[in-house]
Amino acid sequence: MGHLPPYAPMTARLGPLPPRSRDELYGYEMKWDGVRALGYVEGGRLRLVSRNGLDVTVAYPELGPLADAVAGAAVLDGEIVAFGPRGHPSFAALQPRMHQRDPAKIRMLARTTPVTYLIFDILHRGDATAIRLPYVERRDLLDRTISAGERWDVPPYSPGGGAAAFRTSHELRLEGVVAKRLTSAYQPGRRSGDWVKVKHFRTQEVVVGGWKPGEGRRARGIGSLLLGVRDPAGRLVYAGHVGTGFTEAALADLGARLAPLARATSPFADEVPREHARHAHWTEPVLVGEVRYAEWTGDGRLRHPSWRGLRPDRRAEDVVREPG
DNA sequence: TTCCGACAGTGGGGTCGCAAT
DNA sequence: ATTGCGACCCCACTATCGGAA
Repeated sequence: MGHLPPYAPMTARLGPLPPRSRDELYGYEMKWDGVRALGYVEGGRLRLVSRNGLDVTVAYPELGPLADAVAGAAVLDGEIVAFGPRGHPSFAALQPRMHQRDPAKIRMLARTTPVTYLIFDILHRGDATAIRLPYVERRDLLDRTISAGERWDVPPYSPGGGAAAFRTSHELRLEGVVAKRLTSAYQPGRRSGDWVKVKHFRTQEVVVGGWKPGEGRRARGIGSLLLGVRDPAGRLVYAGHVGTGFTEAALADLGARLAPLARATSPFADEVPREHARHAHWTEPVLVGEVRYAEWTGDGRLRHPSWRGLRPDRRAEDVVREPG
C-alpha cells in the first residue's frame, strides 16, 4: 500500500507554432479552457489537487467514479472543463463551481453543469514514477491505464501536423493547441520550452476614456487604461481596462498624451461599475489604440487584454466592437 | 560575449467568503 | 445589509539577473 508522492504540474510556455521543419518533433493536443488538476487515484478513491496545491476534490463529485476506471494507483494530469450551451469549453460556466464549498450547491451545479476531466498525462503508476518516460511512452501508458467513462476522457494527440491541429482548434472554438516535444520528460513545477501553448489571439481597436494610477513601480503614473468601443448606435460603451503590454517608455508617453485630455466626467455612455470608476481619471475619448485579447466576457469586457500600441491612423468615431 | 530561464512585480476578468463598516 | 478585501481560479507582460551556451 504505497503512498503517492506529491507532484507539481508542469506548465507550458506561450509561443508560436513550431516551424514546419521541426513539426514532426512535437505531439499536438487541443488546449482546453478550464482548471488544471492533478488526479491522485489510490485505494479506490480520487483526490483532485489544484495548481496551487489545494485539495478541490469535493467541488467535483461527478468525477469520483474515475477511481474505478483506473487500474491500480496512479497520478493523472488534466484539465477540468465545463462545456457551454454551444458545445465548447466555457470558463464562465466553470467559475461558479471553482470556489464553491456548499455541498448542496455543488450537487445542484453537478446536475445542471457537469464537468468533464480531460486527462492528458500520467505521472505515476503503481509504485513507480513515470515522469522520466518520454511523452509518447507516457501517453501509451495513459491509454493502458484508463478505461472510458461518461465524465472523463483521454483526448488524442497528433504526432506532427501542427498546422492542421491549430486550424482544427479554431474551428472547434478552442483556445489553441499545446505542442509537446515527443521525447521530453515531465518536468514537475517547471514552465518548460518542451511544452509550447499556441493560442488564437484576437485584436480590437479601443478608445481610451480614462486611466487609473498604478502602484509600486508605477505609483507616480498610469496603472491601467479604461477602454471603450462604440455600439451600433454610436455610443461609447465601457469595455474594461488594460494594464499590461506597455513598456515604461510607452506608459510615460501615454501619460503625456492623456494629461491635456483630462475631463471631469466619464465619457462612457453606460455606467462604469463603481469598483472600476474608483480613482479613475477621465479623459476625452479621442485616443485610439489596439489590444490583443482572448475573448469577450458575458459582461462585454475584454478577457486577458494586453496593449499593443496607439493607432493614430484611426478615428475614435470609427472604433466599433468587432465580431469574435 | 550573448542568450535563455526563472523570478519578481505590475496589471486584467471573474467568484466566493468573511471582516469591517 | 452593504461594502471592501483577500484568496483563489484563469491570465499577459516587462524588467532583471545569474548561469548556460
